[in-house]
Order: sequence, then structure tokens, then C-alpha cells
Amino acid sequence: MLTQSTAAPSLNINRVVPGPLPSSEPFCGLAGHAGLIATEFTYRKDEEIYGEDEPAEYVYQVIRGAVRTYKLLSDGRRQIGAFHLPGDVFGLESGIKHRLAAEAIIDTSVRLVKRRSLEQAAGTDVQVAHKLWTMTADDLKHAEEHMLLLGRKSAMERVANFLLEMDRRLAVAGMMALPMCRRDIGDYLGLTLETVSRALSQLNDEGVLGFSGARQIVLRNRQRLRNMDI
Amino acid sequence: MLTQSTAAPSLNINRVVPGPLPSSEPFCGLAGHAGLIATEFTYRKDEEIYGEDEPAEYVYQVIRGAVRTYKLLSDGRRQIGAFHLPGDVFGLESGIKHRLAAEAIIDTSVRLVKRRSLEQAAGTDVQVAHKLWTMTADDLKHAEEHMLLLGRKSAMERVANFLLEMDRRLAVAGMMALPMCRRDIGDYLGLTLETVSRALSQLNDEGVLGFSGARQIVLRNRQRLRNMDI
DNA sequence: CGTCCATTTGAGGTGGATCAACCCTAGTGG
DNA sequence: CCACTAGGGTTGATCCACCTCAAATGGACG
Repeated sequence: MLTQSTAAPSLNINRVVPGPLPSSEPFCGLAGHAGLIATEFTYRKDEEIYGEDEPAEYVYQVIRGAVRTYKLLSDGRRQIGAFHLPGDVFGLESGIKHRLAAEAIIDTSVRLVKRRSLEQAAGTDVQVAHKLWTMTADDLKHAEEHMLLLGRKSAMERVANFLLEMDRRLAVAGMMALPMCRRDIGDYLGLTLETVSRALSQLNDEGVLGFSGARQIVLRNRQRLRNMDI
Repeated sequence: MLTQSTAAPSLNINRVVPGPLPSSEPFCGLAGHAGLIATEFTYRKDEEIYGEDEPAEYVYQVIRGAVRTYKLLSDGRRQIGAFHLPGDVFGLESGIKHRLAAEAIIDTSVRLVKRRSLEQAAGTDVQVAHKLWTMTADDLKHAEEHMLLLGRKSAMERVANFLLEMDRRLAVAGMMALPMCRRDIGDYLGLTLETVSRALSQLNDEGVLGFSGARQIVLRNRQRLRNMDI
């Protein structure tokens, strides 16, 4: 129900587009490095990129589209840990396995490099090693803030927080086009999709935001949202 | 109410006991390194070790006692991110500030090293750099599992999870002596202290655990707890 | 022995979940 | 170009797991 992947991505060899790393914004400042070959890859909407506990062979960067990483309980309950948008790196592990699964939310292109080559580079270049550390530390910072949200914030505070986060990350010209559905938002915020929908409707009624389509949102009063977010 | 620290720890110079790092289990394999000086320090119950957003000048390792790291909302709601027990490292940041506050839960001794000296060591030694990364990655793994707990698990599942975690980390001879109060447990699990108490009472009634004092717990049926934890 | 907290237990309230229609819109095919 | 359909989104009604408020109990310590 939650995952509708149709084929193991590793089998879609025909979609692999190898190439050198571009010198502009190259995997967050990791490229120009001996032995770092980036490959491009495309996933369709809802396609699995990797599964939980799968060997972590690659590190990914979103080029176009959006990705959700999540954990599942045996009865289907899902917690989305993060949404990854163009420019974001995901799938970076210091251990041997991925600890969350990853799926494309919409049609998505990623750049990927072999984790092994990244670790080799880190073994000879302390700058690469430092970059790996700070990327993981940034993920930890996000997780720590999200624990506070999940453990202690009300539904409205969570939704306000989500809107401000997405506004910051993907608004163009004051408008954001959300790639994810209400269920994804709920599974990110520890709520049901109905509760998310009700909170958004209330914010619309209060004039804090405006819709032009369920996933096209414009924030009209960011300060009110910041006050809600505490 | 939540913090009853009586003095800034940096002022308690009289309690500083400088010394070289012992060669056995030395700061999780980081010592024996040029320029890494470890200092010992003691905090009383409920004393603040560092505050949220305070400059991250030191990295700490618990020698004896227990530490909670947490975030606060402006109205006093608290989310404890982790409990740190003897051997655990905490306060390691790649950025300039601590993103959670830290307090001693009971009288606690820590070993501390200057974060700057650790980063210098990492700048010349890739093994140190790698160790910093894996320590942060371990914290991230814990945070990811805790997000699933906070976002999607029931009260009983959370308490079962907590008991198994503490059993693993601090049980001696099948018995655990919890250093923290019910409020701390609640703020760790995103519950109230009453809900924690009721769950523990129910587990006691069902024979899954036994008390010998409110904080002295023996698990009698770990498998039942594992099933509850999903 | 009395005081002070921490903990337990009880009673009742509520925020968000659940269950159930209904609606809207994009995509499809005639 | 429009009718039909399916999936996502909204809204309403009801329920219940956990919270809140309150009081009793227990244990540690002077």
C-alpha cells in the first residue's frame, strides 16, 4: 500500500547516465576529487530507491524531484524522517546499511557516487572527512529538532513548522508547490492526513495562507506561523 | 522547576582535576593523541553542564552518573533527546553551538577534552576524523529510531522500548537501577509522568517486570516486552 | 518522627484518531 | 470536446488514548 515500486532500481541499467561531476556545486563540495565518479539516475513516482537495512552502496544527491526517507513498523505505521529536495544529499551512512528506506515522491533524478570511493577519499583527505562529518551532523540537527516536534508540539504547531520549513526550502516567488500528499505530511509530522487537512483548512480560513490547488500554497502571514511554531 | 542548577559549572574551578588520558578505553579510542588533554569534572544532581545554544567548547564523556540532554519550548515543554550513561560521549558538535542543553541527572563525573584540540587532531589524523563521524552517525541512528517512537508508537510500546534500552545499557545481574525520575522518562518518551507510571504499574501487574523500589526494576519477560515494542 | 518529594492511583476532560461520506480535479477514453 | 473515473483532499460525527487535575501513598532523610 505504501510502497508501489515496480522494479529494483539496480536493474534499471538502461537509465544509468554516467558522467564526470560538474564543477558547479559538486556534491556539496566533495568533487574535483580523484576517483569520485558521479552517475545520474532517474526514479518514477513512488519508486523505491533503497530499502531499510539494505547495504549502503551509494550516496545520493537530488537533482530534480523529491525523496522521502522513512521507517516502517510491522503493521504499516510509517515515520518519515525527512524530505529531500533538489541539492540535498541523502543515503549517507557511516555504517554498512541504510537505516531508513528511500522512495521518490515524484519523478526524480539523482546523482550518485559510490560510498566506498567517498570513504577512500576521506581516508586521504581530511577536508572530505570533515565534510562527511558535517553532513551527518546537519542531519542530526534536523532529527533533534524533529524529536521536539514529534514529542511535544500540538498538531497546529507541527503544521506551522512544516509550512515554514517548506517555504524556506522550496518557495519561489512567495509560492510553494508541495511535491508530497497529505498522507506523507502526516507521516512526517506524526499526525493523520485528516488532521493535517483540518489544520491547513483552518489556516486558510484565518487568512494565514492561500491555496491555488491543494498543493500550491502561498503564505500570507509568516509571522503568525512563527508564533504558532513557538 | 525543571532546572535547579545552583552555580555555573565553569566557575567551579576548585573541582577541576586535570590529568592525562588513561590508556584503557580512552575517550572511545581517541586518546594517546598529541595534544589531547583530558580533564575531570564533577556535577551535582540537577546541575547544568551546558545550556542550549551555548558555545560548544568541550566534548564530554560520562565517567560516573547520568546526564540528560534536552530541548525546551518557551512555555516549559521539554523533550529529552538522550540519556548518557558511563562511557557515553555527549556534547560533540560539528557546529559552533550546543543544540541541546545538558544536565546531570544524579551526581556525575565527566571527562572532558577541548573540542578545538579534538578538531585539530582530526585535521591531521584521518582516524580521529573518522571516529568523530561515526560517533555523530551513532547519535543520528538513535535519533532516527526515537523519531519513529515519538511519531508512531503507543504509550505502552514507548515504555517497553525504554525498558529494553535501559536494560541493555545499565542492567547488572538482571536488575537495573534507573537514575532518572518518571518526569524525565516521560519527557524522553513524549508522555506525561502519570502515563509512564500507569504503564509500569500495568507491566508489574502482568508480571512482565518486578519492582524493588520505584527505580529498581527487574525484567521478568523480555520477550513480551520485545513483542510490545514491535 | 515528621517533612518533603517522588510515585501511584483515581476521575474526568479533550485533542487528535477513526470511520464515513462527499467533493474536486486531473487524466482517460469515447 | 465532454462524460467518466480514480485518487487525493475535505469535512462531519463519534470515539478513545492519553492528558489534566486531584488526592493518597510511600520512601528517604534530617
